[in-house]
Amino acid sequence: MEGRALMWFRKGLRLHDNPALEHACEGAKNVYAVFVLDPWFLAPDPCAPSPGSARVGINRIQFLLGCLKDLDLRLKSRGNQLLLLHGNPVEIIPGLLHKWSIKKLCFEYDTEPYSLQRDNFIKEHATETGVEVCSPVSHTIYNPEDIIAKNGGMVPLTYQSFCRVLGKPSNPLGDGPSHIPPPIDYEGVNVLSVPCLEDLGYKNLNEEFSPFPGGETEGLKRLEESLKDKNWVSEFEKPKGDPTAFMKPATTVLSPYLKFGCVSSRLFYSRLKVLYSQVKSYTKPPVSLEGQLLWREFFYTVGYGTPNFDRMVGSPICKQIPWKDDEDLLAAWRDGHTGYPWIDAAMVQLRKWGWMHHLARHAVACFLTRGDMFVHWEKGRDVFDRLLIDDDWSINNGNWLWLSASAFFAQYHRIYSPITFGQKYDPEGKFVKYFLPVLQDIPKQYIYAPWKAPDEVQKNANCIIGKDYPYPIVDHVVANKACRECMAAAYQLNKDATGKPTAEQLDLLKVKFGQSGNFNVIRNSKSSPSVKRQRQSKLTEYK
DNA sequence: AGGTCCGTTGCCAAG
DNA sequence: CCTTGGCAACGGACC
Repeated sequence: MEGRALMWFRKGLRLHDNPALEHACEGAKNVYAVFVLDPWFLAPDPCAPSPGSARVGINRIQFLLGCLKDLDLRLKSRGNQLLLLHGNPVEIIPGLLHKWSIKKLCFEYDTEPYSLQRDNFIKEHATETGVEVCSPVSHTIYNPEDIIAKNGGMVPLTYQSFCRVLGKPSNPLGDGPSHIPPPIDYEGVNVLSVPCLEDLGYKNLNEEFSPFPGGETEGLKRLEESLKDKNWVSEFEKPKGDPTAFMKPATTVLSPYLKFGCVSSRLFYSRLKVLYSQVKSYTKPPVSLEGQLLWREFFYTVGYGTPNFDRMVGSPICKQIPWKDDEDLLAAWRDGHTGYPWIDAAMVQLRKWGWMHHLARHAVACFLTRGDMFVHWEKGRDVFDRLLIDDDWSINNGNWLWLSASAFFAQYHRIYSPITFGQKYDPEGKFVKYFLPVLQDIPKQYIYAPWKAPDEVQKNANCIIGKDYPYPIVDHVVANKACRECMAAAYQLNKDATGKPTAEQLDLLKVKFGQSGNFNVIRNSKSSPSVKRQRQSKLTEYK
């Protein structure tokens, strides 16, 4: 019974550059490679606003299953296989340690609060029962704790101050162990093979699926393809990318592979450095591809070192702002029924593909929060958190804090136009028409503001605004002015207050701005009851 | 203290 | 097609 190791996979779904796996193989007679399918994440929720579980959309579940299938195949190529179990890891893992007489438990270190709590519990249990625990940092290039220590114990809150304290990056390991000794038996434990969506209880799936399949093999292929074009890599400047490019996205789309650890960020980083050394000139952080990887590190570091990072109340870095609590506005945004085609098309892409270009995320996040709707960033964060295949807790929260001008970024008067922003990249409206086929025959001069099309044009296009596609839910000019006034008042309150503004003070602002009616001009004047019903109907009906 | 510079990705009109 | 300047105007870093 000597020398049994349990390799617990969570993120880090790869064999290459996987220090936890290397440790598991060191001196082990048998390596049990385990992934726990947690119903808390994966159980179908028929009440959810789109297919998936309560917490995870169908695309990310599908992506995860792809990762697991590939991991299993790759483990098999090294003489092992992936063992799947259903349940809560906090209950499952300690049971396995006991039943399989495990001597060493290995898993990748995870900085997210939910994971830390879970892992600390399991770590304590393991140590108490004499199991050696090994959890190396390999999801990020740097260990957030080291960065904070190097910064004098303070969390760096600007990208530049963050970059100044960065030392040498850690180097990736190789392709992984060539042979991973398999278990002899499972001691009566019922281990499963990788399920499909139907096995998890998902039925009648007819929505479009993400074009990005999960897995280490796919991820490494994508990495190689991205690095092949040295000019493209060395000239990459994120803000110059085209958010409406969808047949061939303007970025690498390696984010979901980094999220699940199919591709090691350290491998990506070191490959980038090699490429940079082979070219005459190349772009630099923050806009370069290297810069994108460092943004990821930045948000992981701030997310790790900031209490209540994912909340407004109780966060030391988050501006206290009297966001509105309007479920109708939120639902219209979430379901792509705002009446602004650029916003709605991006939200449909999110729902159908689980992915949007970074700038499209900016546009819709700005629209929901400080730009037009003044809905709480935490609500938008939750929608992204559920639907994005690349959703990372730290990065998602960090970007919502940024876009809502709650932290990191304060120039709230810089607003993305829901009409002209998309138009400037895609004047023909190809992106909009692809994701909102109902607008297919609307002439391009009206495609970003179809309510302005004359009745005759709407009729010819078989798209009557208010019937086939909604009126804009807010008047951008009016709503945006109200948002900026409210932001100014809230900022003043945050500045004046010795600490944070009180809930009472924020409520006063809410009364002053929230009930003025400014947000609802068009909705109240032009929406007939039938339009309201139309909005509540399913997204797929807008075809 | 107070001024100035700058910050991954605003919009619009003018040239 | 591009760049440039006006617009309005926050706050951290640095002098």
